[in-house]
Order: sequence, then structure tokens, then C-alpha cells
Amino acid sequence: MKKTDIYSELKRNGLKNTKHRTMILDILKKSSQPISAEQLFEEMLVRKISINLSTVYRTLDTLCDKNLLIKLNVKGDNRTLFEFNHMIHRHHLICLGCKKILAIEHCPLEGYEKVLANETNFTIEGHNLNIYGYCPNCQIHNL
Amino acid sequence: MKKTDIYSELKRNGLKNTKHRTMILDILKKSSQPISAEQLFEEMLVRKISINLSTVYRTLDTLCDKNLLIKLNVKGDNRTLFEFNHMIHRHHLICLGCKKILAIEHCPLEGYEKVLANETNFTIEGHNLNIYGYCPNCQIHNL
DNA sequence: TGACAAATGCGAATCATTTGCATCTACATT
DNA sequence: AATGTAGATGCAAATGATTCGCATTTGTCA
Repeated sequence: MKKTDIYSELKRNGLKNTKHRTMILDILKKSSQPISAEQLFEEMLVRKISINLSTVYRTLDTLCDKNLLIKLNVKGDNRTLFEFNHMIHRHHLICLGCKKILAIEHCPLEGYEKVLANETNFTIEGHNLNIYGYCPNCQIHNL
Repeated sequence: MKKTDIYSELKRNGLKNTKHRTMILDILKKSSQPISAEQLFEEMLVRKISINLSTVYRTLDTLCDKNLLIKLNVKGDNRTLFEFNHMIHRHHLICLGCKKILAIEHCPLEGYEKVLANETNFTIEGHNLNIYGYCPNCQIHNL
């Protein structure tokens, strides 16, 4: 997603194009890992963009509302993490050692929601799946 | 689980048998829904057991450590919920309308962890799955 | 029964997140 | 390009869930 794409994406959602927003989207777009509001705030400082932490929170909130970002909650971390919404249904594999997060693009629950809907008479809207384990590197250092 | 069972369960885990603990375990054992620390605190008051909220938190913590309870986090609720550990691997189906929580005792991920371990070289320790939707009753009132 | 570790109460601290309000800015319209 | 206005931001204070330090109490075991 180029700068111009970000611009039109914001516009399409009725959001003003501000330095802060484009920067936040840019950082998240390029990040290989979901990150927290605080981390984002610090990354902005590194990039010499002065911003207030509440603005970070507010921006993240609006971007989530517009489905440009996705919220993520990880066991043992009380903060909310945010990641760029690549518009692909995915889950996460989280290393309990180094906390690294891997996206999994295959959903093992395809079809299951229908079965569950039949069994329970619920209408299913979605699900949330995180898988926890140790990455190859942490397995070595955990002996 | 009878009172005596709770007693020996505590003992087996090196925990002292106190009025508070047995009461908390008893409430959770009988509850059809996972509940929060605050709710538990209020339920104790109803039962005329005076207790401090920090004690509730501390008790819940130790009981989780000993695997007598399970923590549960639900999207859109920033509190932690607790449920009695029935020693059965289960997931939860949560109604987005009335917030009711249904336990699902069939795990749709059996076998998948092995596949994932092979693909990623992670050692998998466990997973977390919540499914969201609307219960029959809330479907009606949501028209 | 007495000793001692563990459990509790109380109040204050912490941490992530939200909110109220005054000010500022992007952008549509003139 | 100037301008009006809704929306965006900064700042400081509030909130809500949870944790912590420390003095006191209580369960358990010898």
C-alpha cells in the first residue's frame, strides 16, 4: 500500500488525512508484528513525529472502526495489540518464550461454524483463535 | 464436588482451608456462567460473607495457579472471567447480544496442532478459541 | 496449646485506556 | 487563495481493573 493508497483509503472512509494517521498506518503496514499503543507512540517519537498518547489511542480506535486495523489480545499481556488488516482471515501462533507472533493464514475452522450453528441454533458471527507454543529458537534455549 | 472434596482438593495443593476459598470455589462450581472478580465479590456479600476485593483477586489467582480455576477473556469485556476447571478441554460460544456464554466440549482443533507443529517447527502448548454469535433469543430481539 | 507460614484487610499504587474541554487543522466551499 | 466548520489533537484529569506493601489474623502441624 503506497502513500497515495493510504490517502484514498482514509478518504473513502470519511477520515481526514493527517500526518499522524498516515504515519500510524504506515508503521503498522510495515510491521511484521502486531504492536501496542505505547510501542506505536514510541516509534512515532523515534521518527520525530510528536504525538500525544491519547491521540494514538483515538486514532487506533477509529482505524479499527473502519476496519483498517485489527485488535489482538494475547494471553499474559494485558495490553491490546494492533495489526494492519490485510483483509485475509487469519489466526496467530504466539511464542510463549520470546512473544513473537506468527500469522497463520489457514483457518482450521472452515465449515465448523455451520456445524456449530446447527447444533446450537446460534447465528455465528466469527471466532477468535490463538495458538501458543515455543518457536524453534526458544525451544533450544529452554532446555 | 462436595464440601469434603473441596477441602481435600485444597489440601492436596498445599492451600489452607478457609471460609473464603471454599465459598469462592463453591460459587464458581455452581455457576453456569464464568464470572468476574467483582461479581464474585458481590455474590459473597449477598451470602453475608465479608471479604475484601483484593482477597478475591488473590484467591482467584492462587486457585488458577493450582489449576482449580480457568481464566477466560472475552472480546469487548476488559475484565477477566473465571470458571471452575472441570478438567475437560473446552471452548466457549459467546452471545454478542446478552453476553451469555456456552461451553463447547467438542474441540474442532484435534489433530490440527500436530499439522501446525510440523509446518512451523513450533512445539505447541495449547490454544485459545472463542466463537461469537447471537443466541436464539437475541436473534429474535435483534430483527 | 504455641509457633509459624500462609491468608486477609486496608489503603495506596499501578497500568492501560478513556474522557472533557479548549485549541487547532484539513478540506469543502465560496 | 480566504474562510467556515466538522473533525482531529493536546493536555490533564478520570476511570476501571488489578496489584502491592504492610500490619494483623488465622489455619495447621508438631
